[in-house]
Amino acid sequence: MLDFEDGKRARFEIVVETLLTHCGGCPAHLLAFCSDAEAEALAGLDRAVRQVTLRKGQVAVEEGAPNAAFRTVISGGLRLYKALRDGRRLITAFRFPGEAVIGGVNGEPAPAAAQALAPTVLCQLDYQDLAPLRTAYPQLNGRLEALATRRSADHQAHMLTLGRKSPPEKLATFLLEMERRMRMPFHKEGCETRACDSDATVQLPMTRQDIADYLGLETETTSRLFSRFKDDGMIELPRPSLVVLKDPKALAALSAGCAPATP
Amino acid sequence: MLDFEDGKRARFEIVVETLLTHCGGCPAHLLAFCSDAEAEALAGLDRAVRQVTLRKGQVAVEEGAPNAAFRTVISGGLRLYKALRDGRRLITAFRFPGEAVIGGVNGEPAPAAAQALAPTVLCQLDYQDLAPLRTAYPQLNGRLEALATRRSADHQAHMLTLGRKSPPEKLATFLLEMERRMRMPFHKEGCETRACDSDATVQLPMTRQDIADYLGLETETTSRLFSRFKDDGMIELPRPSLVVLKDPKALAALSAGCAPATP
DNA sequence: GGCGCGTATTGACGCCGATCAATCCGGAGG
DNA sequence: CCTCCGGATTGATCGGCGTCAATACGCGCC
Repeated sequence: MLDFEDGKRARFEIVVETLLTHCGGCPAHLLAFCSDAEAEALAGLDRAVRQVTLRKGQVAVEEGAPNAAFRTVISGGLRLYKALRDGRRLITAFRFPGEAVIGGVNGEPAPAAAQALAPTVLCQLDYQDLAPLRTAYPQLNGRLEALATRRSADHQAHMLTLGRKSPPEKLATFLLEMERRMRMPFHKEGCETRACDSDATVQLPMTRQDIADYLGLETETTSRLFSRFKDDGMIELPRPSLVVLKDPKALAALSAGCAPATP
Repeated sequence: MLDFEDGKRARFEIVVETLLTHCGGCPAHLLAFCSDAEAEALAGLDRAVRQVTLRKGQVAVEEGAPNAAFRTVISGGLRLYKALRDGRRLITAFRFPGEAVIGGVNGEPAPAAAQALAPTVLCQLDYQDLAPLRTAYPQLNGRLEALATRRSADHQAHMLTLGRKSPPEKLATFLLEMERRMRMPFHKEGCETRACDSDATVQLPMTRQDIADYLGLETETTSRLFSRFKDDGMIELPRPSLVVLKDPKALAALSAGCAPATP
């Protein structure tokens, strides 16, 4: 089995997920870190996997559709969302390069739609094609189970945010989450802003509307919160899509729910 | 593999989960539905599994604790919850007989605490003891992955409720969810109220505070909504813990977000 | 039967975020 | 350079839910 010296979960997750996206020419390949036996299994994956290119706004998976494929983001990004009859939308998660989109095993309907935030490339592998590899390389099973279990844990964390955090706490949680995820290896490339890392700089590839739909807020509220955080000196906003975290401590305190939410 | 004629997800879920709780004398055994090979695997489980009895309010798993066991509710019920530093609580899910509590594979911390709603019996199986069975009976892997994936889907559905539904819509969603789950085979026993099933009757084994913490509301709001639903003729409340769904259609319309929320 | 405690319900009030509406900004295209 | 347009920001207003408070209920226990 693989052995990771540090317990860093983010690192672990991306390694696990990219192991499943090993296909020639994919940037994901760069991070592949596997034993010989795993390399064999992955060679098998190579033959079944196919790349899909999406335009900005294009929907790769529709909510409720029979979704037989395991997908991994190679470049770009996805919003996963569910909608109500009247159009209200909740983004259940964002997916960035190296992260996988699961759901729809055993022919079940996709729990959420997947739409490209920007021009995006996916690696796509039908569960059907994955089945023989499972028996040949049983390690895959554990990986997939661990991935699904981690998703479940992540969703529970976000449920806490949605159900019990105040709007400022929600935004603080979101910013810290984005900072953590954007520190991933994949996102370094082409992101020149992270050179001198005294302050954490986060590039947001989604709109205010997306952030609002992710946090259970309205666009205006989200925008006002950005402004308030800026006035309070917790962040800087060179551009709407570029956030500099000036006071991560304060954000963390807010996120954890132990600050009185400075009015 | 197993073959289910109807696509009914609830039925499928309970079969999958109870397959993993097959231990002599468990009510779960009644539903066990397995091939010979699976029976063998389950015989292996019998030797590793142990029963745990919880008093009302007792905590079986603490949030963030290293959680090495796979657990299934035999009788009673659980609330799974996460808390903020200042005591705010969100119940991420309830678990009733036949349902499994996952999380904490690979020694990861438990994503949520698990507490008994009432006197409860669990079947508990260390992931460590499960590992050899995985290799011996690879079908287990698929089951566990499907279970985790289903959890992820359920959580996403609840995220939509938490983030984008109005309080009345939340309660309607909750009542329908409980009605659906309480129709499960396990819950029939000892539930005499379901005899003449013209109206769906739901026994709620949790407090108003629990329901509020599940839906991201306050106790008072929840109570007021019960009263309003009663006044509107959508439900009857013989006792606070007993709900008769008089107008499931209206509740379903509310839940789906296509009703103007009768004021 | 009556007491006591935990839970549920109902009432009154104020605040904060949703809503409606009006700019503002920046990049693309002519 | 100007226009155009989608996204972002800011402002004004309103109503629903959170909050505090009081009361009712129901069950166990004595």
